[in-house]
Amino acid sequence: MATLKDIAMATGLSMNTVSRAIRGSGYVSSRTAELVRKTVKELDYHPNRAAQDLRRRRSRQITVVAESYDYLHIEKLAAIKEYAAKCGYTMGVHFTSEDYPQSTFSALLPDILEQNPAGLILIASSPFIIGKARELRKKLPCVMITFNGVPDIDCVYIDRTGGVYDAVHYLYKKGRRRIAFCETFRSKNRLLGYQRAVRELGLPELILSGTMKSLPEIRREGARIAKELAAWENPPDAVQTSDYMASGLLAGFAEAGIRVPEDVSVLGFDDRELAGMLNPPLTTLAQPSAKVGRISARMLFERISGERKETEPENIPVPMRLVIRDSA
Amino acid sequence: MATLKDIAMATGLSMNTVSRAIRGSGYVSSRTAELVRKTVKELDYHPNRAAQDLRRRRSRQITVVAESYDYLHIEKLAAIKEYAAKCGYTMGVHFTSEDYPQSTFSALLPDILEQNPAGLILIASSPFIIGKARELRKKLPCVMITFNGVPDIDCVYIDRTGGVYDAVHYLYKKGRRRIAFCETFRSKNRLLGYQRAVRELGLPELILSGTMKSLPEIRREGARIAKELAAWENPPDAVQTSDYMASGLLAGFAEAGIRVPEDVSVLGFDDRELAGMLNPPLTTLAQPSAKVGRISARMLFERISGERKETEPENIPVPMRLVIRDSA
DNA sequence: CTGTTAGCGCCTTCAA
DNA sequence: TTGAAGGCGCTAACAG
Repeated sequence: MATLKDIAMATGLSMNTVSRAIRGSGYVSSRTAELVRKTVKELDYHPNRAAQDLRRRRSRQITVVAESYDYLHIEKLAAIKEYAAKCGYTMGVHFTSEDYPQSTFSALLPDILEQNPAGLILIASSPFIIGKARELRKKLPCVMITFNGVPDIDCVYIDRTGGVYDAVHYLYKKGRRRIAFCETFRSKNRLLGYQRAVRELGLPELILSGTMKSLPEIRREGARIAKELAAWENPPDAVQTSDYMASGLLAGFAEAGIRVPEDVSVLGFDDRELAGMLNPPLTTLAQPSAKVGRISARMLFERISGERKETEPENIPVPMRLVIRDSA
Repeated sequence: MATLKDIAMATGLSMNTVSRAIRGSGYVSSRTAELVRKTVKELDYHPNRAAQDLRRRRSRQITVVAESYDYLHIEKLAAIKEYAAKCGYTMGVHFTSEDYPQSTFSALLPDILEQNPAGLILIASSPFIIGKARELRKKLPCVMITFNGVPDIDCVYIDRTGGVYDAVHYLYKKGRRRIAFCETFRSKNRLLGYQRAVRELGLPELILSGTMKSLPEIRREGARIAKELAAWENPPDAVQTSDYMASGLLAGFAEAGIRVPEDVSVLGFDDRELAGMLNPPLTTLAQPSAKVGRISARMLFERISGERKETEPENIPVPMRLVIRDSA
């Protein structure tokens, strides 16, 4: 690989001048600049980042840690990476297991620190990782993407409560009066939104529960619940729940001969890939993944650039979007 | 951040001795080693990778470029990252657009080169990127994850042809004799497997086509095809196609009152998240994403370590796995 | 506008 | 088993 020195030799200039020319940091005659540009191309020169980072005493890489392998994370990653690239930074990625946050995250930590990244984005909600973030942010800029706001940490989170609140209102406007909520894994925030809405609207609170984690289990449970509902004397005319659970409900309702959305509306949560492919295509609350990624990156770079060096931690909720298809 | 020098000062040893102690590269008394270990902990020392890389003249980072934002890529990424970590390497990620491989990849290239990664894994099948890989591999170890083998490049690809060939045989064993194949976006390899199998088995060749790209379009087309099939005088008793298209078929068959799998089997391709959540849950050919990731990483590190420095490029097909659920 | 000097933090000689 | 010296490729500070 060609180095600055090679360019200097080839052009007869000093390394410093070449360096300035390449970085465009002023004080170079246009003739020199042109000469350097030409030689760089000829020798296929690329600056050595390790040397730059060593000298400048900061790395131009940010690190993202994603908890679990949730498919939706890839959209966040892509958005973060895009923002980082615009700022001249690269992105390193690490994965932790959702089931063992503590051990997997701890194992990663030395690696992350060695990289000496300019900043960290942590996609996680385990108390352990939040605790670690609290320590880490003293050493380097740190932003989290979480389930809820965390007062003393910069974080971005999806306004799940508000999303479900809005969804219930949507169902109400569509004439639904017996709106049920089916709990699933990690649905606490959503439940809050549901409860607030039905109380305000004076509707009955109908809560079903099913908090299993594996996909086949969720689907089976959903089908079971649907059939149970069908047997109620006064069944709900709408159900709000996760996309996964909704796929089970749809299957169960189909089997029980109950029509969706005519007899009962089903309104999902997440807008995973499957939502639009179910039968009928699912109306659902979409996670604004790309937006969350972009916002978290923006926050991080504000910290990195020192623009918001010593200000208080900020918590940014991102609203959800209702994607209307056929099920509600 | 503490540096080697700090540890040297604190212990009264020379930087060199400290360095050797930390790297465990022999020639240190156990007393010294212990002392260094203790001080490292006290000062929370972490080696500076930029300095190490600069000195050692190689980076310990590999770069992965993923074409498009296919959700299944995240499993490959995680597998690659895990393998890399085991080798003491970190992983950087870039994304290209499937629709504009040329411009997006070209834009990335300088960034990638500046990083001076130890190796490159390219998830892509566009001729442009394959061409670029051909040049790049002269400069640094380079492995591709592709749709087909490429003679002069190290690559790993999923044996789609063999997968579909096996699937047709599975359907045959289940007593199906009129097995249709529904073409979709990029299904050429699969078609080959289908044709080979039906010819060998002496079955009629029933090919339907639908090569749209957007999910809603695919689903609609699938539903349309299903209803069209229902009207055939002598309809197929099985269909092999992508998971996405299958979701449409399932919806269409349901509407037409045709039972799956009793009247017609549906056998998917990919085992995307949605497959198990459809109604009925889809029997499908699973992409061995994690395995593909692991194998590509292994190949890359064999090249990086020089273990297989000058040997011929290798092409590794990875077999698919039939996931049997309810639709076939 | 250009060149010289002095490191960034670490590792690889080589000598003790 | 330890230490001293030199330099990886680059850039900041300072002279010209």
